Order: sequence, then structure tokens, then C-alpha cells
Amino acid sequence: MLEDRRLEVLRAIVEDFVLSNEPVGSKALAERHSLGVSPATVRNDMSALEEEGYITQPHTSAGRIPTDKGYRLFVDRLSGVKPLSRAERRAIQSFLEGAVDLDDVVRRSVRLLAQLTRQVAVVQYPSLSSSSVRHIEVVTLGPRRLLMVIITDTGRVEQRIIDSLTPVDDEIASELRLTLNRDLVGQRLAEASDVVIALSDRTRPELRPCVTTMTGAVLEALVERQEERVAMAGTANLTRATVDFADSLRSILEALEEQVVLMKLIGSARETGTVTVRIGRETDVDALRSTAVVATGYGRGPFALGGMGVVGPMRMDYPWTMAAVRAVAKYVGELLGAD
Amino acid sequence: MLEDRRLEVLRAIVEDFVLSNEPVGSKALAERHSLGVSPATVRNDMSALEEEGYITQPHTSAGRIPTDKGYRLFVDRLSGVKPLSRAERRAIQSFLEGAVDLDDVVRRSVRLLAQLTRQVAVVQYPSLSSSSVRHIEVVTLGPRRLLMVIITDTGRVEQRIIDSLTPVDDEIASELRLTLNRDLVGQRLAEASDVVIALSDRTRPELRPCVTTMTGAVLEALVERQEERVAMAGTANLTRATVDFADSLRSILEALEEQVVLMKLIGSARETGTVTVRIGRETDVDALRSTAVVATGYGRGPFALGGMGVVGPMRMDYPWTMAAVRAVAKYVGELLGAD
DNA sequence: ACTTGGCACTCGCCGTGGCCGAGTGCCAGA
DNA sequence: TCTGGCACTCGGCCACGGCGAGTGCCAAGT
Repeated sequence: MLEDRRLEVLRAIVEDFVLSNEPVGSKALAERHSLGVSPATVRNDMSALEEEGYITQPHTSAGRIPTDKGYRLFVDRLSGVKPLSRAERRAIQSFLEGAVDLDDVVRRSVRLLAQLTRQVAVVQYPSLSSSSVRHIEVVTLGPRRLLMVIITDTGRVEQRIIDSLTPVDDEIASELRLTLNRDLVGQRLAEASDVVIALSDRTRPELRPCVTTMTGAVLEALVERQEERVAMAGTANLTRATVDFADSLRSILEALEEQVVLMKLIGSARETGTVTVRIGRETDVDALRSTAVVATGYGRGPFALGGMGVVGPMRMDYPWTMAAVRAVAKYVGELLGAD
Repeated sequence: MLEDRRLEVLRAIVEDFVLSNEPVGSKALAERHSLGVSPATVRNDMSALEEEGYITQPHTSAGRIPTDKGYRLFVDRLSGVKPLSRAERRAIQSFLEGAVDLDDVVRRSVRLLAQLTRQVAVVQYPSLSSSSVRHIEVVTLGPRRLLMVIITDTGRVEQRIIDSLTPVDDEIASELRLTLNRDLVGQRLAEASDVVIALSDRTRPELRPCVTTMTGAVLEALVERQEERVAMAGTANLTRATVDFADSLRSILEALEEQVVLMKLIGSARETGTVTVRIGRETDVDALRSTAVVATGYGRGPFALGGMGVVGPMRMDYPWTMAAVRAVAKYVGELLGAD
């Protein structure tokens, strides 16, 4: 009972602060939210909440603002996920449906997410490791240079240049093409590199050293490289939160330009259907200690093809943001599943 | 003579202001630059320069700062291009040489340029229109869905999904592959779409309506789409110029997220070897009226494959920035030419 | 045991006013 | 044409003081 009201007060503080970006005082709280108690009572509750570390005062004689811990409690226990309106869902869907290829899907999603949430959006390119090989093409580019093109069942095309130690000609290229296609079509890309290595027995001896190891390496590299590609949009939105960030804006932008950091933020959230929130220091990135990350995985079934999410100030409308991220992830997952 | 000294004064003002970001006064000028005249004389020159619109005072009793027009004169007549040191050139070269494919070249260039100049860097993807076709692959993805993969002589691979109105099978796909390869290999991509359309006579009648128009459209789309792709890096550098931009930072970031705007900025600079500078309103983008753009084209020979450049505050070290942009463009051009 | 109104206290914000100094414009003399 | 001198302007800085929002505590009420 008493405990309940305290939580209610915390929720009210978070909600008001998210809206106004100003420390919220006891009087305003008691008025705006029909708590049914006087400001004095609210003061006592606030005092207790501060004691427990959920809220803090920026300076004496100012209102309270939530701490990291306070936001965490809010997200965990006090907020549901605002469902999106039918119109919003439809808008998402139709915006994504215009995409012409996979690259376009990623670019559209990231822009959409940035616009919807008014935050910085990040989308990881879908992993290739669970795709399977549909066709492999080998073309000579020069006397010692091959181009290997891999087409997957999701319509993704990846290429890689191979510098060969031994001379190659068109004949070798087509032989390679035949062999590779015979043994790899239908294989999942993640396992294809093993197959290539095992396959070396059946290739002409003089090709073995050069080709099998190289193509194996290429396949591995492809899978890895794709997984660490990300798209980002909406950095301009960071400036809206100028009060929250002030001079840290620069280090935030710098951090967001590092692929590694982005991967850390959204790469770990690979469960589909569950939206994870990391608040402040929970992001494990020092430059982002004043931000929060809302992320999820996307893809058909329980295995995510990749992650997506947004980065924004801790002072964020979590229910809405979580809903938006979840919705976009769902549609992107469906879109890729249908391919 | 008199005219000469005035220009010298302007140069000194620009150089000092670029360094200090503070309005520069007559006394400091006379001291720091050995002009051989007294502050009073400098004052007279400054007065004249202000009259002519090259410099201005932010407020009475402050020093002078260059106007757009002042920077323009400086760039046109007062500054050469600082040659890069041998070490710097080598660094550029070795950084770019690590690239594994074309995507990587672009990403590396843009990062390099951002780091070198400490500004926002923009690199346009190389145009496909002057590449020629090396190989075309056609694969079925579904009963009415084809994937067309085009490999160019620069090692670039582009793909596009075609939704066919009539059913297609593997047989049709390989027929298409044969035909297309026979007639298109060696053609420049820009002209290939015309060839495809002319080629419709020789294909089986039942394929004509669906295939020729579609592949033609695909080729055209490819060329266009590639040309409007750009990479950007170094947005964090904008915050260094926080004094110059203040609250316009947001609109600048927003502008820079628009492909269209970026194309406008660097797409027009397509002469190789010549570095163009647009100062303030010359950029023709309202949000960038307080910035300057230094851009050039890159590519072998006189025809540029694309543009690259940097966006920064008007208060910029033009000689150095121009040198850096030119150097990176030169190496990227060589790298792509050698492929 | 909670809640409530009252009250004294704290402290950041903001507008005022005065001082300082950099920088200017002008002028008379070299 | 250049130079030194001189009066003037005005933004930046700081110290001061009033205002008000918000707090903590306490004693009284339910």
C-alpha cells in the first residue's frame, strides 16, 4: 500500500521528467497526478525514494530527477509497452514494403526507426551464417586474380576478390565454378567453409594450395564481415537532447562512428521478440554513460538475423520507444522471411 | 603596393582567425606578422577592407573577422595549396592499400579524409556508367523471380531482383545468361541498356515483353543508384566547431543526412585534379550557410568516377584541407584505375 | 502509524550596475 | 602616406541582491 504509492510517485516523476526535462517537485506532482495525497506526503515518499537511490536532486532546493536505478525500476516494473496504433503499424509496413533489395531494406528500416523514435537508430545487416548457398560464380579478373561471387537463398549477393599465387585462366575458373557449385549449393554459409576445405581432395592437385584455402577463408570472411556491418541514421536527433548531453555530444558521436561500439550495443540483443534496455553505464561504453539503448533482434523464428535498436538520452519515452523498436523489428523480420 | 599590403593584411586576418577563432585586432596583427607598419596603418587598411566587404566586426570595438567574400578572395588569390609531406603521402597510400574491395576503398577513404582534415568527409561511390560488363549471371530465386548479377571490369558486382510477370525456370535463366553475356560483355554499362532493348529481336518471342524491358530498366537503375550512393564520416568533428555553429548544428546534421544534399555538394565537383571550394551561401544549401565545402572529383583520366570532399566551418585551414582532399582523391583514383 | 499544514531555510536563477580593457576612428604632425 | 596620441565605445566579467521553487522538519490531526 505504502510501497505502492511510492512506486506510483516514482512513475509520476519519470513521466513528468521525460516530458518536461525539468526537475519535478512535490507540489507539481501532487497536482498533476491524482495521487490523492498532499504535497507533504509526496515529499516523504520522495525522501524515501532518494534514500533508496531511485531519484536524486541536481542541487539542493531543486526538484528530483530519476537516477539510472530509477529508470531501471521504471522500465522493469512500472511501464508496459505502449501498443502502436493501427495506422502507425500500417505506415511502418508500407514504408518498408517499397524496398527493392536487402540493402534497401536495411537503409529504410534505419531511417524509419530514427524518424519514429526521434533518436539515433542502428540496424545491423542480417547475418549470412544461416543463409544457404544458391549459386557460386567464379570469374577471372586478371592473370592471378579471381572474383568469387556467392548468391544466397535470401537473394543476397556477396563478392570477394582472390589474389592467387599461381596463374589462373578461364578454364580453371569454370572448373572451380563447377566443383564449388556441385558441393556447396544448398549448404548453409556458416558450414560452407568447412566443406570447401574437406573438398580439396577432389580438386586437381595443382589447384589445391591456392584455391581451397583461399575460398574457405573468403567464405568465413564474408560471414564475419556481413555480421559486423551496421547502418545508422538520425544522429541529428542527438542535438535535441542538447541539455542532457551538453559537451559529451562529441564523444557520443565519436563512439557511434565506431563499428565495434555499435556491435556491442545491438549485436548482443539477438533474441527476437524481446526488447532489451540498457540504461546509462549498463551500456558498458563510457562515452554513452548518459544515454540509454533500446534494442532487439529481428528475423524469422527464434534465431535472429541481426540486431536493431536506438540510442537516446536516458530521459526517453521508454514504453513508446520499445514499442516502436519491436514493431519495426517484427516487420523487417517478416519481410526478410518472405524473401 | 598599397593594394598589396591590404591583401597581406587580409591574409593575416584570415590566418590568425583560423587559428584563434577570435576577432583579430590591429595591434595583434602588426605584432604577429612582420608587416613593417604600425597598428595605426593596419587600422586604415582594415577600415578599407571592411568598406569593400572583405571583413566585418561582430560588434563595435571588437576585432575583425573575414566575411564570405573575404574567405573567397583568400582562397582565390592569397593561398596556394600546402603540399603534403612525404610521410603524409605515404600514410595515405598505405592506409588505402589495405582495402579488400570497392566498398572497403570507399569506407577507408572517407574515414581517412575525416581524420586527416578533422572535418566531415563525404565520398561518392564510383559511377558505374563508365565501367564495362565482364560477366552477367542470371539465377532463379522463385517461380516468378530472377536475380541478375552484373560483374564489371573494375571488380564491382551489382545485383538486382527482377519480378517477372511470366513464369521462369532454370532453362530460361541459362538462356538469358547466354544471350546477355554474348551481347553485353565488353559494353560500357551506360550503353548496355540500349543494347538490351535492341536485342529483343533475337530472344524468343515469349520472353521479350517481360525480360528485355526489365533488364534494361535494371541496368539503368543500377547506374543511377550507384551514383547516388555516398559514404560519410567524421560528423563528430562538427562539434569541435561548436562556436561557429552553435544551434545550427542540428540543421547541419540533418542536411548532411540527406543524400540529395550531399550529392549537390560533391556530385557537382567532378573534375579530377581541380579542387573546388564553396564558401557559405555558395553551397546553395541554406542549412550549410555557415559552412564551407572543399570537393574534387576522383578517377583516372579527366573523367571522374565520383566526387569526394569535406564539409567544415568557413573558418577552415583551406590550403591544408585542399591539399588533403586532392591527395586522397589522387590515390583513390590510382587505386581504382589499377584494378 | 500515516497524513497534513505550517514554517524556516537553502540555493540557483536572473536582472542590475559598475569596472576593465581591447579595439576603434580620427586627427595632427612627420 | 605613415605614425603616435587620444577620446570613445561596448562587450565581458563580477559582485550584489531579490525572488521563488523546493525542501526538511515538526507538531497536530485522523
